Amino acid sequence: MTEATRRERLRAETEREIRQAARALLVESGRDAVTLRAIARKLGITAPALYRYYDSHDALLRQLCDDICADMAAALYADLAADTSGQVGCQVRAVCHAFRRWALAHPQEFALVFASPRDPLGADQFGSVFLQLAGRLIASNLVANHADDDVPEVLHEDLARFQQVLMDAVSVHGVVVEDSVLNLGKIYHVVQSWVRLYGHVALEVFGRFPFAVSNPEPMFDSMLDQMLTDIGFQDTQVS
Amino acid sequence: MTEATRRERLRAETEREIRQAARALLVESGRDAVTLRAIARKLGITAPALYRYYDSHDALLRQLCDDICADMAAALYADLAADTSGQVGCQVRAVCHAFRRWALAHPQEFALVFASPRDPLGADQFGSVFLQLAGRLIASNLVANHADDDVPEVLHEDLARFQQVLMDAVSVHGVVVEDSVLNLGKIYHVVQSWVRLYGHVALEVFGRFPFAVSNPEPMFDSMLDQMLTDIGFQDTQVS
DNA sequence: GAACTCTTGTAAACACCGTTCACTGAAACC
DNA sequence: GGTTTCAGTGAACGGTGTTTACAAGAGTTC
Repeated sequence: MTEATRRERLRAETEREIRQAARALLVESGRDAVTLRAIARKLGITAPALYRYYDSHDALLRQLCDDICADMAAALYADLAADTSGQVGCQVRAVCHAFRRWALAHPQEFALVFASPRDPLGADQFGSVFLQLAGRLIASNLVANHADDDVPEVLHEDLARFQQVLMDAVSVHGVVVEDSVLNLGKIYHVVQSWVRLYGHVALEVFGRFPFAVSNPEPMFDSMLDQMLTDIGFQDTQVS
Repeated sequence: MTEATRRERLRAETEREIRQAARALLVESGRDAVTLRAIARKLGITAPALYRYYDSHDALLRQLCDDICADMAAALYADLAADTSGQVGCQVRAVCHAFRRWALAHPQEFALVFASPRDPLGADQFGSVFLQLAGRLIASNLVANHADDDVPEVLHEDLARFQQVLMDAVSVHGVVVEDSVLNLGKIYHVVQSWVRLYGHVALEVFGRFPFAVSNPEPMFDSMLDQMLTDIGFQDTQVS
């Protein structure tokens, strides 16, 4: 079964521990606490040894970002799977709620991944959940048709590229969609929904609403309702 | 005129230089480059001397945040003043565009102020521009009436508090508004607009749109149009 | 003007950081 | 068994925030 040599197994194990330690430090004490020496201390080794696994502190942080994205995606998928209604509308709600819940539970991770002026992170990393679900939602044809005329011409090229990404994401799961179903108007509204979802969650995580919100959840629900209405979603049908 | 002693003047001057140096470092090389020793080096003094002005590195960063907020507010006001149309709709557009422009031109500052899991920053700091303009917009009665029934009951208390903040912000400038004009439905929509504005700008600054946007400005304009329409604003009249 | 205090700066030190380099010892390979 | 590969060490360099003791000038008081 295990074709890996003893050395390879040890190396993999150590690398796993490094990631785990880095993650724990981030969660416990914030980004600035993710230090090579602190990580090494947790493993009972010395800092230079980490250079056998990562080229630099920065590379390790990038790996950390990827791990976070993967974990978040897993969490979202789990919450999506927990929804047994079979209704796409409920699924969208479930994933949006899961995203908010994850962000509030992991503010440091959220800040690192979603609010750092860094290199654009691999699209397939964090986006896959949203992409797939957004694609599925659109393909379900439960969303009201939005004419392509509504979206400015300048955006057509970008949106068309995103359209391709969406279709690929959906087709990976065996669903084939036609261009006409996944038209630019719909895609534009998906992007607008992402703006609102991200905006609300980020404002909440960073406490940047213009006033103290004592009970943010109903506000989020209310925003979600409005968002789904605006996107033209009819949540009476079953996918 | 100057009641300050010579020593007080010198101290104020040094403090000004400290802030200026810190700001320059942030802009040039990011948050991590804002170092006590680097600041001191710029002033030609030693790092411990800075402790005569700030209790810690963290306190200095907080001061930096305040400075940034003040500068941003000034920039927004300037762009607001540059709009001579006299139409509230144009003013709102001008301020939103100014916010986006400022954020894109100052990504490091934006990240520090708007996307750090820190203490909630003084509301009067950054919000004043938006508050005042939002209040002015609402008070102008150009916004369609939104029934209070639309907003969930749980939010009423928070929104009522924000209502008071808004009315105070407006009344500072001599404008008196009645509760009925500034009803909760309208206020709720103002908050929703902030969610979208912030969401779009932050996503753009951090490059977190789900696809590469080659020309983001028309997308922003499009979002702004939709936002103003949703808020029920009629942009034909003059305030 | 002398004596005194208050303020602003320095230099040295401490513990921590990322990173490099020469080196060790054990595992893996032939 | 000899050789190579490689994870890990220890020392070092220059950087960081922060504390401490100390110097020197400005302002005040007698």
